[in-house]
Amino acid sequence: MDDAPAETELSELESEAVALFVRLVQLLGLPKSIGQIYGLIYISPRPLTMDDIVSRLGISLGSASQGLRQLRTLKAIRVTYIPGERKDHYLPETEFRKLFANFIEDQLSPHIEVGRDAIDHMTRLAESSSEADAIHYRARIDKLRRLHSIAGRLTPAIARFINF
Amino acid sequence: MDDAPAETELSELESEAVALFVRLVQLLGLPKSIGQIYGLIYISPRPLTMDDIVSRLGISLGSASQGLRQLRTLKAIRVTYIPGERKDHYLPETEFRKLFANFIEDQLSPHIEVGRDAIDHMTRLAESSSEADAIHYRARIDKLRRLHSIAGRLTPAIARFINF
DNA sequence: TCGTTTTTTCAAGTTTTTTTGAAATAAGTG
DNA sequence: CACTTATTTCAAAAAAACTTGAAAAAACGA
Repeated sequence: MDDAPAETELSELESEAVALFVRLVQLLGLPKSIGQIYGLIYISPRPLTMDDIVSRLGISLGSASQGLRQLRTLKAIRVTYIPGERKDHYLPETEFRKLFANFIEDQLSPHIEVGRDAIDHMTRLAESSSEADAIHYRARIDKLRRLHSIAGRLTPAIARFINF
Repeated sequence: MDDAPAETELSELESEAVALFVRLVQLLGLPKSIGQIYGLIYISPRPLTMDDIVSRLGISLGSASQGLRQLRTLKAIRVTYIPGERKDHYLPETEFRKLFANFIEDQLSPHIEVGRDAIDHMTRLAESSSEADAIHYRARIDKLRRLHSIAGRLTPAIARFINF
């Protein structure tokens, strides 16, 4: 019945919101489309469907579907069911504290884990080397261990800091 | 006089150091070669030349030159002049506190700056909109402003935290 | 200054990441 | 259940990021 493609231009406010989140997610190493989608949902006064996102941002269905999934995984958005509507409607999580906690947990913590194993392995390698350089290696590896320890304590500290 | 290409394999310890820093710089959104180069210089008992880096890591001169430049810009390495040697020799900056302070200053602070302008612009746009949604927009933009303020205070706080 | 060695630059090539679009699947409705 | 609509999947295309190598420039030493 309605077959107009609803290609409404973004308002200036929406454009700014989208651009802001695009920059933010690129800083975090996530794809641009994630920032576009979240930005639009974030600023919107009401829940948006995947269709809204596709038509307003001019991105493909595939991008939208994958982007929405990743945002759900990060718990940056959630679905709300509107009675009598078939499509899923998406709402933003607006508590950035939670968003960053999830991001740290999902994207950072695993790497810190791997780092510990690497440093332990390096320690063993340096111990079994009885060369003249062994002292040097131990000192450098110790510095790494201290850095690692700080990283491990930093992420929870940041989460606390954000808790305004 | 010596024309052997000095293609010494990396020791296991060197490989681990390189791999560790590759992961770290990828987390920070920097190219892999930056991590390789810094990792090798970091673990080395003595200063290395660009040539050492090219031959030991098996990367191109171009990559090495560009990577070394970026590392100098970040103040992650510095040149040491060795009497009677023509080539530049590179030493690592091993104080991670300084490294992160430089990184934040160079790569993060500019973005935070831009964010403030964007939020101010959004505020003006929302104020001039006299629609029913204006209240909603103001609330969302205020949350952004709080996030931005936290980001601005967080980076110096991290620098202090690392100061062990 | 001249010849040699070292470093930088940058266009082209390669690799990696992201996006697309069409087909398949799933989900909601009558 | 059959039909329609919505969503997901994934191979291929496009875009972005990184690396290469050869030529140019700079630096050094005699």
